Amino acid sequence: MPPRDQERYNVRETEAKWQSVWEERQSFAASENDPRPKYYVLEMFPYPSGRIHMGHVRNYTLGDLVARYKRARGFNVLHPMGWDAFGLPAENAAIQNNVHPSKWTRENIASMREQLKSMGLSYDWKREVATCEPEYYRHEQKMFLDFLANDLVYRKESWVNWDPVEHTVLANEQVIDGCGWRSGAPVEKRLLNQWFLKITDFAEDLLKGLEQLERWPDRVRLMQENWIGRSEGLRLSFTLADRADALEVYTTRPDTLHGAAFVAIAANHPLAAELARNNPALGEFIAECNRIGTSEAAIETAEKKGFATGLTALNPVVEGQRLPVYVANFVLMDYGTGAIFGCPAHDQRDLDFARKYDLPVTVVVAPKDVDPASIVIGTEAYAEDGVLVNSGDLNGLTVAEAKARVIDAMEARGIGQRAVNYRLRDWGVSRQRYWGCPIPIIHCEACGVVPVPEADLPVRLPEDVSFDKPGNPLAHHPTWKNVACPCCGKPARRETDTFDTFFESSWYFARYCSPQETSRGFTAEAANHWLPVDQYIGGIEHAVLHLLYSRFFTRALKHCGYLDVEEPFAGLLTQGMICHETYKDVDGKWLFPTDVERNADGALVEIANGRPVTLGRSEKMSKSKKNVVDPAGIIGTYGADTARLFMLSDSPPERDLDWTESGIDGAFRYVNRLWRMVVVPPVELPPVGSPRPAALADSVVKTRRQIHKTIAVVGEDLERFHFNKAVARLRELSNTLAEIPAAAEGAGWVLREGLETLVTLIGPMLPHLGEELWFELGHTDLLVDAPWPDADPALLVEDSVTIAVQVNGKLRATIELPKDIDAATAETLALAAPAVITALDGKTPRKIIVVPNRIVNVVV
RNA sequence: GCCCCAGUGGCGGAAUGGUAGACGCGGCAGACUCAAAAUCUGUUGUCGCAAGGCGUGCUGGUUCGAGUCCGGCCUGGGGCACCA
Repeated sequence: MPPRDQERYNVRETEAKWQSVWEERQSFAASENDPRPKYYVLEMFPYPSGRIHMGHVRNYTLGDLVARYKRARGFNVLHPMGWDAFGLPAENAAIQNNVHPSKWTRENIASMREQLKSMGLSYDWKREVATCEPEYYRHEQKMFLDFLANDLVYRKESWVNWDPVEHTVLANEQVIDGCGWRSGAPVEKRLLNQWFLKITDFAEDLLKGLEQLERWPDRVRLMQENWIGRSEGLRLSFTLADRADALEVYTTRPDTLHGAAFVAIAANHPLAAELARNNPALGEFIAECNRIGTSEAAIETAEKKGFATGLTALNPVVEGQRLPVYVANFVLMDYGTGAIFGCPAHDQRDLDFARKYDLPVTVVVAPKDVDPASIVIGTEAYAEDGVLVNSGDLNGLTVAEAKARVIDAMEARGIGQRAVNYRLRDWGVSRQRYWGCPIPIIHCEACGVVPVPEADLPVRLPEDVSFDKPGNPLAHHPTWKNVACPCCGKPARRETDTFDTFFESSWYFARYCSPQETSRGFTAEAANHWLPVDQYIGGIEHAVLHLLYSRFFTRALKHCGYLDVEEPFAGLLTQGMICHETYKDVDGKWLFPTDVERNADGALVEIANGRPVTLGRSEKMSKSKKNVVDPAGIIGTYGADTARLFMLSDSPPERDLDWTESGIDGAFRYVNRLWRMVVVPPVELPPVGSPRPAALADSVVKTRRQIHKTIAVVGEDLERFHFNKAVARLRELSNTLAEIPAAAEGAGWVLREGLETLVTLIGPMLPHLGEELWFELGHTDLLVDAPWPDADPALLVEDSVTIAVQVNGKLRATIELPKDIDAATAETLALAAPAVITALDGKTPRKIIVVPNRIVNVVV
């Protein structure tokens, strides 16, 4: 055996050793029957793509730090992990590599589980779930049937977003810039029969709930608020000339009714369809409107177009005024009533339309104290606030007053009513895919839509499917889809669509609460005990999608009696992305970081052939740009603790993090430095639990102050997720401990106190090293079971302070004074400082500001 | 177009309106070594030999004092977008 000071920290052995100790002792198993206060920490569960990436490492490092810290602080912590296992990549693998999605997924889960275990994360693995298992998805089939029974689900034929690459429907939330969120292909419109969840029933509640989510980032709350898109206005019936029926429009600007120039309806409006029956030209126009895609480019270039129906509507506030009724391509059927009135002077779209069709432009709102006659509308509408003009008895009112007046008047006349509208649409959950949860419905010629009886759940996915045809293998399956109707027994067919995979992730946090098999996926007692999740951690990309669906789903479950919680996540931390420099070869092709090196001249070249490499800016790690670093390699070389330290130390968690070679080297150096400091301490340590020596030198008392201050400050930093600052404080403490004056009285005892503190505080960040050093320090229990240290309040109080002395706001000197010295003395001593005398240059101070224990500012 | 966020050394980043740049990375110099790696010591915003001056995107203001607060602008990032 080499002497200790020549040994090196054996990362691999040490990390594996403590991982198996924790597992043997079931250190992280959680139980509801525990008197300590509960704390539920959750990281967004991964899609089992096959290997973990750096984003996972960051996410789970953050979660593990919080979980271990709260555990040390005396909480009963629930910290589970599982797999968001349904999804398209499994089907793509099936098509490309002829491997069954279930096999592919389960193998990926197995290898990713091993990778996660190598990180030493404090999960209660007994609660692990995989959403592709019937034991999981059977419960959401039941939930769906309960939603159906509770009127939270409906089926309708509707225009949907169709992804031509993935051959499936996308929810509105999954369409980004008119393209599929995964495939990137321009989305087409198709008319399909789809299942919808009534998320809009909860629009107001979901909006109100945001106010209570104080531990969510404002940014995310704002994004959800915008997505829900509440507006207040008026639903108003226009009488149609020469017809018995009326046309209902929605407006947020009832104040501008006197300036109305036209009425327009959507191409898919029932009235348009009716008129088109006798008007082929209108039919052609409607078809043209439906052809236009929803992509950003299509919308931007699309001109405002209308088709005059020949009908006219009567303006309810202007006697005898008839407004032409158009079918217009910019009116949306699924917002408001699918019909509008246009006031060109005060709405840009209406103005564009009016100019094109030569309709009158009447100003009815003018800036205060401006002569309305002087306002000329050119190509820009006046959408600002102001007072009403040219509007009869509304003249002189503010916009807000006029809105209220018109709404009241229309309500009194019985032709309108105050109305709230939301941009939010119902959640279409049908997907034409195989690898998802089957929708438990049977279609019968005679009985119609029949729910699968509960006794027949789960509806299992058939294993024998083929992927040789495009589209949904379930729809091509010869036998699975054919069943007897549960009502009449006649031949019927199964629903072959599966749920959107966001269905699974909308309730998994509740499933973790009851690992044992239950009839409903979890018991109300367990869910009510653990939920809401106290701290949820994941990527900002789910700000709307997953986080909004889960909030809705939890409310829907509550409505159906599953639990008593409304908000699933009380605290949310959205982590930033991991970025890396990008490299291109001479042909402009992307290169992996592992293919690039610096040559002797410091120039970037390809390792294989020495050709020059172009350095691009640092961007989010992505396979397409090849700027990825495999965590497995990093953990294998440096160990999990080093990877974790790097994730925590350089940037605040919500900000993007630049992965650098030197950063990981720096973390590795610190891990080894800590190890050496404990194994070969600069001063000999007394045994564990030695009493404090009667006398301590002043120099080490100062060290003790820093030790206890570090306890206090690191605790605060961790509570606020200022992890990078916590790391900095710990490094400062290790710097001080490394320089402890060896000869000082009590140095050994204070060094032990310092090292034990350091190891305890760093344990949640570097759990393996922490455990190893705890053992090296002579402890026989485990660090994971050690409590968080308490700072001695007496040592937090400084007896002297450094005071900055300014002359006219500029720093001239610092003086060391006893704490809480009186202002007059501080002033006198400040004025006596040589640098202050020089700066004053004989002038008499006009004013002296003394901020106790901080600053003296002399003004001349 | 609308809404939101952010601009601090060579770099990541610190700073309840009170000493700008903690901590780390990188750089430079040195020790140890035949040499290198590792490790350790010193140094490192900028101009200046120094005293000292200048410095938190730009610009104006509030204040004894502004990176921090207020107004206007510039740049970058994000969200929403024919939503009546």
